[in-house]
Amino acid sequence: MNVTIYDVAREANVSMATVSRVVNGNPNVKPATRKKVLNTIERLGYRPNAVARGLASKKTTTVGVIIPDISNIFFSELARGIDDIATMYKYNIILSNSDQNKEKELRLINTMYEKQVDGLIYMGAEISEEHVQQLKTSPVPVALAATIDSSETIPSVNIDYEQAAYEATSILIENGTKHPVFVTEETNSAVNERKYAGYAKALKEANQEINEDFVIKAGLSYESGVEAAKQVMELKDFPKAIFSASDELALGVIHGLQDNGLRVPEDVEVIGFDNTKLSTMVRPTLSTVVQPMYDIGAVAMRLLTKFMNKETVEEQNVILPHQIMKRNSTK
Amino acid sequence: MNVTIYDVAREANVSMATVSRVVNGNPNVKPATRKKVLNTIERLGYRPNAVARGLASKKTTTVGVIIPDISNIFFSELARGIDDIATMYKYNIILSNSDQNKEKELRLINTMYEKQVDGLIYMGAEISEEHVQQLKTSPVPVALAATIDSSETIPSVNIDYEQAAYEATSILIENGTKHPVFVTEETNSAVNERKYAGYAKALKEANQEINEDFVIKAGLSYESGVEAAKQVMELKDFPKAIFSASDELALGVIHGLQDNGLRVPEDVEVIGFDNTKLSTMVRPTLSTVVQPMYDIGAVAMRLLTKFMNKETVEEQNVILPHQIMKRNSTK
DNA sequence: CTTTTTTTTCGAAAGGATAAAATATAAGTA
DNA sequence: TACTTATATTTTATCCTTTCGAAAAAAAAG
Repeated sequence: MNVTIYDVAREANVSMATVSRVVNGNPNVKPATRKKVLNTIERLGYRPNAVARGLASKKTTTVGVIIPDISNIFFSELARGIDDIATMYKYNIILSNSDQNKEKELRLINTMYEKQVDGLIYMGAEISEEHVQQLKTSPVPVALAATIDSSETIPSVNIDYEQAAYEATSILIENGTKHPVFVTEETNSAVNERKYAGYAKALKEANQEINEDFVIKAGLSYESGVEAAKQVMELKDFPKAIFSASDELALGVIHGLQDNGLRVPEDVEVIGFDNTKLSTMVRPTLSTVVQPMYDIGAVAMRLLTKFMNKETVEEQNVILPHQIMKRNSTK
Repeated sequence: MNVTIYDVAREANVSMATVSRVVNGNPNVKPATRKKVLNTIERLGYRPNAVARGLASKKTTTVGVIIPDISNIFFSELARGIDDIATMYKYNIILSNSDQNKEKELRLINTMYEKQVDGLIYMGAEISEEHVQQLKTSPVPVALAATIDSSETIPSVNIDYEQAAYEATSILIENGTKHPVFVTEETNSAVNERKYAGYAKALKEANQEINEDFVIKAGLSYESGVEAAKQVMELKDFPKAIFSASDELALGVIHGLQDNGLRVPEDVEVIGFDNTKLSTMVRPTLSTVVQPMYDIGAVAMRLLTKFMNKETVEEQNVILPHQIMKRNSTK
C-alpha cells in the first residue's frame, strides 16, 4: 500500500539503514549513494512515517500545550509565541483547551504523556498539589507559561506580577486617588494573589488601610467588566481610579462607566493589565501593564528546548521584564 | 525503564493480547481477568504508549489543524470549535500557524501527513492549484473551514459570503447611502471575491455603477482600519456608509472616523463582518454580519469525523446560515 | 460423559522506522 | 605491498502495540 523505507531500500539497492541516513541528513553517505536514494525516494513518493520513527527513536518532535482557552486573546497570543519557537526548533504542538477545569487538566496532562510528547507547556490558574505531583513525575520536561505554582519547583516563565500591580496602583495613587478600586478575576490563582499583594503593598505604602469593598471580584469577560463598573458606581463616594486585573475587564469597565455618562479619564481613571491588542482598540486607549505574552510563550518554549536537549539551565524560574504603558485612560 | 504492556502481561500472568483487550475496553474478557489486569496496571503504573499503538493500529487519534494565525481573534474562535468537537470524539489536534505563506502551508500539510494524522482541517486564504493537488491526494480526509477552493472539490464548511455581503451592503443602501464604501482585505482569496461580488450585486440592484475608488484595500489589522478611515475621508464627497470586510477593520474604521471628529452612526454608518467578540467591545457597538466561527470549526471537525469513520456524507460543501446583527453603528 | 458451541486466552506476526554492532570498502602510511 | 585507519554500508535487534488465527477453557447440548 504505502511506500516504506523498505521499498526504497529494495528499489535503490541499498539497506534500510542507508536510506534512513539519507533521510535524516547523516553525512556518512557517499554522494553517489545519496543521489541514488534521493532519486528513488522521489520516484516512489516516499514519505517517512513519523510514528514509526517516534517509536524507534523515542522522540516525537512534538510538544504538548495545555491552555485554558485558545479563544481568549491573552492565551492565543501566548500560544503563538510557543508555536513560533516550536517551529523554529522543528517541533509541532498538540494543543488542548482545559477551561481551567481540574479534572480535564489532569486528564490532559496524562493524555500528553501517552502521546509521548517530548515536552509539555502548561498554562492554568490553580496549580493544586495533584497538579504539582503529576507534573513533577513527568517523564518529559515541563515548563509553565504565565502560570505560577507556589512551590516554585517547576520551571516557569512569568513577569513579576506583584511588582507590576504595585506600580500600576501606585500610578493611580500618585495621580490623586488615595484608594483605587481593584477589579480582579475571582479565580483563585497564585497570579491573582500576587496582583492583589502588589495592590495592597501600594496602598500600604500610601498609608491606606485596605477597604475590601473596593476589591471587586469579577469574571473573566468583558461583560463582567461592564458589570463591575456598575458595582463601582454603587459604592458611595467611589474612588476615581480603577486598577483592572486584565485588559478585557478594563474595557468593560471603561464602557460601563461611559454608558453611565462618566468620562475616562476625566471622571475616573482606568488602568489595565496585559497590554493585549485590545488596549489600543478602545477610546480612550488603555493605559496598562505590559505583559509580554508572546515572549512568555516563546521563552517558555525556548526553555523547554533546552531541557529537552539536556542543556544546563541557569535559572529555572524566568522572570521577564514588564513595563507600564501610559495611554489615555489615565491622566 | 518504562512499564510496557509486556511487563503488565508478565506480572498479571496473562498474554499481551489480553492486556491490550482490557486497556481498550474489549468486552471479550472474563471479569476476573479484567480485574486482575487492571490491578496490575494500577500497581505498575502502566501508561499505554500511543505512538506504538498508532504504529500498530494505523490510527493516531490526532488531526492536523493548519491555521493562518492563532492569535487572530477570528481564527482562535474557529480553533476552539474544532478542538471542542475533536475532544468530544477523542481526538487531539496538532495545530500549526501558516501565516498564509504558501511555502509554509504546503510544507505543513506534508508534515501533517508525515505525522500520520487521521484527518486534516485546513484554513487559508488562497487555495492554489498546488494546494488542491496536495489536499486531493491526501492519504486522509480533509475539510476546509471558513475557506473556499474555487474548484469546490474539497469538503468545506462556510457561510454564503456573497449573500451575506449583499445583505450588509443593501442595509446601508436602504439607510440612504447610494454607494457605500467597501473596505476589504487586500488578500486575494475566494472568500474576498465573494464578498466583493455581494457588494457589487447590491450596488447593481440599486442601479449604481461601481466606483472602484470606493473599494479600499486594507491590511488585516485594526491599524489598517484606522488608516482606511483616513482614506475614506479623503474621498471627495465621501459616502456616509462603510461596509468593512471584518470586525477588526471596522473597529479601526470607527475609531479613525471618531478621532477625526466624525460621529458613528450619525455622520457615517459602519457595518462589519464576522461578529467577533470585538463587535460588542466598541462604542457604538458594531452592527455586523454574524459568521458563526465557532460553529464553522465545530461542523468542520464533525464533518471530518464522519469521513474518518467512513460514514456517508450527503453534502460535502456545507453552508451554514448567517445573519445580520444590527447594533448601534448603523441607523 | 461425550460432543458441540461459545467464550477466553495465547502466540506470533506485523507495523515502519532507528541504533548499535559488524562488515566491507576506500584511503593513508610505512 | 602489506597494514592501519577512516569511511560507507549492512545486519540484526529493538521500540510497544494491535491483530488475527489457533488453542484452551468453559458452557451448552445431546
